[in-house]
Amino acid sequence: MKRAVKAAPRRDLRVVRGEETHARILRTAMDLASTEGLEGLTIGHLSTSLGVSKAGLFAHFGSKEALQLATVQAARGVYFAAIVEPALDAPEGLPRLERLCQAWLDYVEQETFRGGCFFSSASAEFDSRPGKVRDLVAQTMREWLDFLESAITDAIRLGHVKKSVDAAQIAFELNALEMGGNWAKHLLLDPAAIKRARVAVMSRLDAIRA
Amino acid sequence: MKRAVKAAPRRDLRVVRGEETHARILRTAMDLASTEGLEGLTIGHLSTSLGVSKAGLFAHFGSKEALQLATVQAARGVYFAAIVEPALDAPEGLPRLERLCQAWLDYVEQETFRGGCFFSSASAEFDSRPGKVRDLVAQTMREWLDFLESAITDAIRLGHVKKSVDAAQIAFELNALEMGGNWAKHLLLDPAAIKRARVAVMSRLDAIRA
DNA sequence: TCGTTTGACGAACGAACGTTCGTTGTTATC
DNA sequence: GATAACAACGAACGTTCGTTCGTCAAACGA
Repeated sequence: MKRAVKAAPRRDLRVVRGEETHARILRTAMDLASTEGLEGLTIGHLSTSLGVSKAGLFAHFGSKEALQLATVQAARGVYFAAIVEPALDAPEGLPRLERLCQAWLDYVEQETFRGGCFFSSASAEFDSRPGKVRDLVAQTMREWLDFLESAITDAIRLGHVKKSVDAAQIAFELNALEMGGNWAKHLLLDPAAIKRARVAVMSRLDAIRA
Repeated sequence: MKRAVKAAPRRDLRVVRGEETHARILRTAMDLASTEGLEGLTIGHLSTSLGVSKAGLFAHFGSKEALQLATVQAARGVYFAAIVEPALDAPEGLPRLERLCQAWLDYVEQETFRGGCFFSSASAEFDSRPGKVRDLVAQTMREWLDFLESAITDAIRLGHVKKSVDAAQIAFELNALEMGGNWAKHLLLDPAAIKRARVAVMSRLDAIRA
């Protein structure tokens, strides 16, 4: 894995082919991990599923842990693109907060990941397993909760939401209700799961409205 | 594994020694599965952790799937004993419903399982993995939700809770908030997680009080 | 006491795991 | 056109997985 010391080849064009495969691998890896889990995401399974050799795939990452980390990073990108970005279109305050919650439930309803919310699965799988993967998953969820909380704080500041509410508490509750919807949809196969979560979220938002 | 056809040996005393080991295995299996997952619950790992031979342990169940099923069954017993049974002491209606919710959060706070709520983990691990294990986990959670819902229905019937509330909806919400507490405690290591869940649950119960 | 049943064992199986190695075309630069 | 870098490969490594088999001592029923 030693890089060239002299010559310093131009990377801009050179590496395109490799990075295409890299991205293709991660796209499949995310779907596989969302159904089989990040540990069940096997290099052999993933490589045959992509029609490439085990060794060829392995060389892209260097270790299983690195593959898992890259997969979580990729999922993190998808997650924020699907949820946070569309909410930024809505006006600040309560409208954006509502949009954020709806976008989360859309993200599950549209099966952005085949096995449901990637981070709900990854959270449960790694919460008792110290290491870099756990840290990255936890950090991502921490960021998500912080963003949700800041949206609530904004809504308070703008007078859309009662000044008396505890933003962190509401962020916790909204997130819990959303994840509960994902849980009921995928474990119980309840067709009303997401609708139930929407009702719960909207009624909670209603209750804190100024 | 063929049983005697004739003679029919008395089981009451005979089997005691075997069943003791059986129970000891399951007690360790539940803790291991709650941290490593039901798939990470390895026969080799479990046997060395118990100080017995792999083959000897294996003979108790006959297959890995049977071991997983027995472990889920055992966890199911612990779950209902920790949550449902204590709630039956409380008077029917809202008091019992409150007790049920508090007992769930006690069950997580007291670390009944080392890795947090056994069924939260198992749900996420198996929700996309068809088979008997998935079915048993889902059935157990279905029963739990049904019990919660019936406690709400009782509270409505007794006039403790508004007649207008949708019992299934409230059961969904209470369960989601509780599991959210487990999630925040174990993934984010938030020391306030369970307290937050208690606040959320109690305020939800307050909101539906007649 | 003898014979059977039972719980637990060590050894071994094939398959799959993550990983390493040396090699082969392809591609970009000189 | 030579050269070096790179993406991808097949084959093999040692380990662990779930599982099978034959054995053996202890416990039991006769």
